[in-house]
Amino acid sequence: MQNLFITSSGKLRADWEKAFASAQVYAATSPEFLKAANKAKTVIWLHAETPQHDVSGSLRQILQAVPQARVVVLSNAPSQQHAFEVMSAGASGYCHAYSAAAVLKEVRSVIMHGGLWLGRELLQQLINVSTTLVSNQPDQVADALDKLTARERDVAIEVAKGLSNKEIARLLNITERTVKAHISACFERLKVKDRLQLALILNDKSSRQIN
Amino acid sequence: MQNLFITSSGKLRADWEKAFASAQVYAATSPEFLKAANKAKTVIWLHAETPQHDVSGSLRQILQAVPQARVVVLSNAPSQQHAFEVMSAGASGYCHAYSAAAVLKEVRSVIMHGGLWLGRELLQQLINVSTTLVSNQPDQVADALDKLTARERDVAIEVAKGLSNKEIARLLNITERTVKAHISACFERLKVKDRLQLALILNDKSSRQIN
DNA sequence: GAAAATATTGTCCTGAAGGACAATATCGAT
DNA sequence: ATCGATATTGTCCTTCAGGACAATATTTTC
Repeated sequence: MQNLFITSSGKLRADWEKAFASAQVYAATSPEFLKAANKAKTVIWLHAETPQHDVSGSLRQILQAVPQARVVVLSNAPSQQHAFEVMSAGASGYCHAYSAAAVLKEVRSVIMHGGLWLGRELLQQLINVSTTLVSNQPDQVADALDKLTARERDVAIEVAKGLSNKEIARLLNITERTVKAHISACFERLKVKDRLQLALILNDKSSRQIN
Repeated sequence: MQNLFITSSGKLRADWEKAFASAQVYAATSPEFLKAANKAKTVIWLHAETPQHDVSGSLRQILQAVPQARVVVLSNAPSQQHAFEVMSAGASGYCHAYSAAAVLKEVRSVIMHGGLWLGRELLQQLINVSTTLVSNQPDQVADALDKLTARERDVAIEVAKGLSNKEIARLLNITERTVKAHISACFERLKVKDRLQLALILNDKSSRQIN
């Protein structure tokens, strides 16, 4: 097992050489680096020094040249978005660049066993957004729709798309008056006071805040 | 450090006793169990035997009695939804009930260091859904908001929450007429024709379809 | 400093939304 | 066969939303 590091930071180089006996530190993805990386059980630690630094690009380049390598991205300023970006680009892990050696060893252990690594905070955030988005939320929408009759549902769905009563009437081949009747029924059943709120609950909304 | 297991499965009991020297296996969350759990550095392995089994309930019960404990849920049939559910309920980890002892030890190591554990597949799925939902989508919303002036943004955000002009006026301490002016400006800038469509684009909509 | 963009408010008008009364037809359950 | 839920449509009325004209003050940009 070998650990290859990519950074231009002197401090990190020192930390890593202390933490990993087998550490080899490179300044960039040079041909020599790729040659060294082309072995089994290689973990590549890629330091994202600045937000401008195109880590995903380097990552893809590395994975193309050395597909079997596991790459962990180390960020000076970890963020959820950045984490998703690099994990989508094929990283096996994402953590803070100044993580303790013990943490890095744990990361290495996990990914050498085929796992993926995200820190606790990121994972927690991920779970928070996903629970509402994937599990709870569609249920809420489904629950709302279940409270409606078939026809009310037809109308409500068009309301949720932003159509006017007239447009819905045309679409469903009924009178505008009938559309109004169904919509009013939806208001009562779902305890909302206007079509905008109806549209919002049928489009989810509740969980994610705008600001 | 101690490991407490909860299951009624004889096979798992045997596996665990072999994997962890310190393993204590209980059949359910009895008072004796809670007493045993009330120590520092306790990892509780909670077996979700059947889908009907209310793991989240047991989990909450345990965490209420022993808040400092770390609980890992072991599922016979892991699913993304179930994982989210138990992690939201406060679990520190979620993995397959028949995971190899080496995996369980890794899980234990990770969570004893303050981490959370999800298996590779689940994490990968999580990242897949979240990349689109969290990274791409808010960009569209951010793009829309960036097209507006500061004040228009203030107003638009309230529109997106479903407030009426009158309510927004009160909230922002301006006239209803001024609210209308800003909203009309938003319509032009974002090329929408009414407040409902404005609300929809600011609440995402595009990705998730209703039907 | 002049010009452009932004923030605020005004009145008048039109059209859409939604509530308040309705009535009638259909269909499934008791 | 009757009752309740659903689907459809009608008129009248009030309120709200949004456009068409505005004007004025402040702030930003060139």
